[in-house]
Amino acid sequence: MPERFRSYDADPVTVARRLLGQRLVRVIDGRRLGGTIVEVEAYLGSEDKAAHTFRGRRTASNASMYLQGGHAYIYFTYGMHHCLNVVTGKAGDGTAVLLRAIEPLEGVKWMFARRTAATRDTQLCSGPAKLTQALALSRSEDGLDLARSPQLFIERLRRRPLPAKRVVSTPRIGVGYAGSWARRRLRFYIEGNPHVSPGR
DNA sequence: CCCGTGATTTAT
DNA sequence: TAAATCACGGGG
Repeated sequence: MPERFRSYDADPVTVARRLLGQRLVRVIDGRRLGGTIVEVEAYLGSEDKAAHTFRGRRTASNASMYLQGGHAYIYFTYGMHHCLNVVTGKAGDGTAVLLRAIEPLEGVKWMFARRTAATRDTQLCSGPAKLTQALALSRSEDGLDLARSPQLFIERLRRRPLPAKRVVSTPRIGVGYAGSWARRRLRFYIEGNPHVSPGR
């Protein structure tokens, strides 16, 4: 049985790279759903124009992004979508890693049941809101502690980050409004993995 | 290409 | 009070 991943107390780029290749697990209705994290984005806090915590902004919606590293920050957007972030660093930092895609491995059949639009496994979790739909994550799970929660956690499958050669970095998706921050290469994915999001 | 859908922010 | 915005997904 793998140990839990616990290395959240670092800057979001470091944690983003560490998370690739680890396993996200969601337990619901007594079943395990999950898979390997294959695509992530780092959000750098108050200086990062694309971050929900830009200029120290604090609202009821983004409160959990200021929790200690290892908590879940789940936000609601576009009137219908949820996205899952893993908070990084220390309480108050406001930094996080957006989980954009996983390669589904456990409970695939139950993911298809929730992802009615998906016809192939590559459509199941290949985008941040697809992933939350497949895993039944919403604002109800916002703020969960991934180090302790029985419902949501990350298992450590590798002790070392993936070699940089196997990781592609690009600008983040959908943040064109963020000026120079839009051009920074803060998105990371496993090269050649078919479960990475198509992007925009 | 366009649209849904709604919380939140920004403009008037 | 109104309009625009938004870390998206699905359909044409």
